[in-house]
Amino acid sequence: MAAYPFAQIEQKWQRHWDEHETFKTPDEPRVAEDGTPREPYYVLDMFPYPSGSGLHVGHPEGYTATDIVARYKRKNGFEVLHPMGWDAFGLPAEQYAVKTGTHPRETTEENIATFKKQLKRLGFSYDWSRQINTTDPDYYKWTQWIFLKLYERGLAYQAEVPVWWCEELGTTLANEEVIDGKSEVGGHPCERVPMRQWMLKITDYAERLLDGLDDLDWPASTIKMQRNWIGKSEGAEVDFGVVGRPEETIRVFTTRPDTLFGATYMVLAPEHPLVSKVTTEAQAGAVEEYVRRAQQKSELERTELQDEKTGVFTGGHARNPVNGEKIPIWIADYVLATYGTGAIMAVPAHDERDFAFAKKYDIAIREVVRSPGQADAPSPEAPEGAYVEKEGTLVNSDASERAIDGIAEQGVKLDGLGVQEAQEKIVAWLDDEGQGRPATTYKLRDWLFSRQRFWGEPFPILLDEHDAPKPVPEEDLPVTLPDIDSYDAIGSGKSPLEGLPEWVETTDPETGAPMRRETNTMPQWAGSCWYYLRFIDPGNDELPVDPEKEKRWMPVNLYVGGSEHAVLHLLYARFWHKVLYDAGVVSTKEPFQKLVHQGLILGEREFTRYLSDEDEHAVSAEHVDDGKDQRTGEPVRAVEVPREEVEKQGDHFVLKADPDTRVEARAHKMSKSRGNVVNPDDVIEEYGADALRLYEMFMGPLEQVKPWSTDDVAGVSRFLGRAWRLVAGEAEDVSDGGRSDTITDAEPSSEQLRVLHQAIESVTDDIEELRFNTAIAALMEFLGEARSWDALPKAVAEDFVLLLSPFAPHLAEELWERLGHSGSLAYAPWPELAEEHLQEETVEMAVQVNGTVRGTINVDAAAEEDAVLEKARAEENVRRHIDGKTVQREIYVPGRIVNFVVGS
RNA sequence: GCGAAAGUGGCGGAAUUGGUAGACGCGCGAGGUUUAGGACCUCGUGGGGUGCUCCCCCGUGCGGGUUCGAGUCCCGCCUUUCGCACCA
Repeated sequence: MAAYPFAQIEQKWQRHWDEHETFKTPDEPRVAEDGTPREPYYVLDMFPYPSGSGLHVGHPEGYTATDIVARYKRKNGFEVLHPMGWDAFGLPAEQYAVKTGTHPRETTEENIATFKKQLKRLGFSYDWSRQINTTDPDYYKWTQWIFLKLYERGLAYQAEVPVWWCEELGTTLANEEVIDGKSEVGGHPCERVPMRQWMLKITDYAERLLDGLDDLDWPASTIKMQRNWIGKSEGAEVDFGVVGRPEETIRVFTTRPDTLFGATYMVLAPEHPLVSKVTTEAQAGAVEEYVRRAQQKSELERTELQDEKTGVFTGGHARNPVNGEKIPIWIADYVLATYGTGAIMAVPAHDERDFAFAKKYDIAIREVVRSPGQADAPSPEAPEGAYVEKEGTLVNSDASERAIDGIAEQGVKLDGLGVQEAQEKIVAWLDDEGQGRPATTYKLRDWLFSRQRFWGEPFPILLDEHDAPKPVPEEDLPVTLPDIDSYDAIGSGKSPLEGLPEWVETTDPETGAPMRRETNTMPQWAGSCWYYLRFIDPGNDELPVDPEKEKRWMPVNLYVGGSEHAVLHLLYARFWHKVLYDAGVVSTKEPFQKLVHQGLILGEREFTRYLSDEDEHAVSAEHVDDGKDQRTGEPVRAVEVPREEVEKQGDHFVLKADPDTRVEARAHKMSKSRGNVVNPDDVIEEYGADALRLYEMFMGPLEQVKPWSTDDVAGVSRFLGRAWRLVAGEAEDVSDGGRSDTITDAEPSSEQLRVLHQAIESVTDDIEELRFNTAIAALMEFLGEARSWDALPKAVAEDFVLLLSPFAPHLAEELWERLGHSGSLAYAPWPELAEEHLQEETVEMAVQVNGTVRGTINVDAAAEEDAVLEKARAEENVRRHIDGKTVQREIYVPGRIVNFVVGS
């Protein structure tokens, strides 16, 4: 028999909520019980991609957290907006289409139906009338509209960009979707080929995206990751002339302009446009070969060769603007074409990479910064390494004596200056001479915003025969995807849409001239960049969102989602939001005020022993790394061991049968291949949705990575069963409406009030801080006490049910009804804490002697210090420890502790 | 390599500003109840001690330090997890 009739209860109340539209959020806030309008509170989950495999237990973690907050806020008089939708464009549906011929729309609809059914079983208080779907033309009409805004503002442009092309997927991929030269999805090999692409100028917003981070209530680590991603770096640009080619200039970016005198060579990225111009005939062969090989390497392969820097001399030379020195120009792939200017001045004495390179190719190393305190030492003949600290004194940096031929009228001297002063002086000098200027660069690059896919938003763009773009007029939106039945076009190296001439070929609505539709589509990020706005006003066919409503609800008060979106989604959405702000569409500069990442839920803990592949001999776990015995390099095989066969020995687990063999004990990420995936449907079947919700919150802190344990679900299930019996008594069926006969109309005792109000205090504080695990512990403690009472005053039971309701809403509704209420408790006010009930008449205090607890005493809460100390001294065990010794000091912390410090 | 977070019983985890370490739950043990139970109820449960209504010692990754008192603060290590990867 189940602990309580959860299946009936959950079904009953889910139906009730649906029928009564309990969680439908009106556009105008309602008036609270006290007559004031409810204050808006917007609590949002990152909406899911409805994958074919359905919900996994990770989804309800964040969703339960937001649901608790939503339900709690409603009870506290807020008008809560708590919506859900589908981020439904995406590669898997398209790949499935290629394989089976099923239209992605069909797959997507089915998956959404599954997801929705699964989510509804969990009893989340979403306003389903606001459900949105990014693949719905009524939705993506506005995604296209926003793209037009970007285009109008000059933030969308076309470029020939070398992009990752994946033959297997028949599509291009963004840098971040390619790992190790292979696609993130599926692990197919990829290569870089140039293609016409749409780019968004997110770099124009770099500074504002950086500034905006200051006022957000976000995890520090996420803010830091965004800062690093934007990667602001301040320094200077310096122009170097090319010897023998007065018309050319090589511009470099450096954060260390003070070391300009130490530049003994230059390096261009292999892709740099000047490479061919500076290369001499003698070096042409070697240079071409190097460039060719660099192109084949992925960025990761380049970075893998960390300590083996390679390069080739071009034969050309540049002229250092500060002293006219002729320095060789090399190319090397450790210089990235995409960062700074794609060229560097190499200062081997003060940069580790340049140092390693100079050593390898025997290029001069000139020290120009001396570490503090070493100012007078001679320059070492053969320095050991680069001195990279940004403090010290400049040396060997004097060109004041001469005007530099064709470059400068007046030389400059940095000797004797500190790094900071030297930087200021040299930049000012370069600026005066027209040879350089202060500059700031960002790591952030423009956003590659087009994909060669079918299943994405079409661009509202027409192209003439020269590929010159013309926006589709606003009134003609949406540009819908064509109905197709063949995917043969995929894999041809073009977008699938390319193969549909009846869709592609169109005319200019103004002039009637023949035009082609843009056949690229938008990336999956597009729809998720603004969905939080659409929830506010999902049916609006005039605008993406009504300005009045937007003002009422924005910004999102609480946004919960995985930390895997710490950079990309959250940065892209912030970027669009700022553009929409500039366009007057939204009133806030930032979309998400408070952000929380839920931690990953791992599979059950597993014990693994290792056997040698060769002869099956046991290999102790500490020797195994990377699937090999690290002592011999022999491959090993992992074998799962049942819990009963292992025991703990010191810090690690060993086989009971062979205590010398250590066993690996850890939880792994849930994955199909590992077979450790827990399906929420199964858990609901066995324990109910309330138990699943409660367990996911009870596992530990929301933000933390936690291993799943099905045994532990039984614990929270028992708790719910006890709560059921406390109020419903021995009722076994939902239809009997029974109530425990221990519930009375009596006035609560002061003890009962104290226990209740302790729970009110803890649960309230903990929900406010999103500490749901300890909130549940407090509810359990209350229940433990309440069950020992002979009679339970109805008023106390009611407050307990209200406290329980955000966590286990179905059970709480049922108990609420049995306590004599009709209708939902969703808007019943949250129990109010009355401090006076918390006061205890006596308090227990620990008494220490020299910091070690020797006894406890019960004293009157209002007792004076003297009385407490006297009682403490009188405590038998304490007296034993202080007798015959001098008490040197008495520490008294009211209500907490007494400590006697005695001599020996 | 760089950066961030975290190391507490057999396990998940508690512990406001430094103030009785191990709340709450799982597991385990004992007992009760029941035709039976993977149900329910009660009690116990960090380790050790010739101690078992008492008391003592040890104990929050390791080594130091500050303090009457440290899981908590400081210094130095170790380990794990998660990010980032030649950013000039």
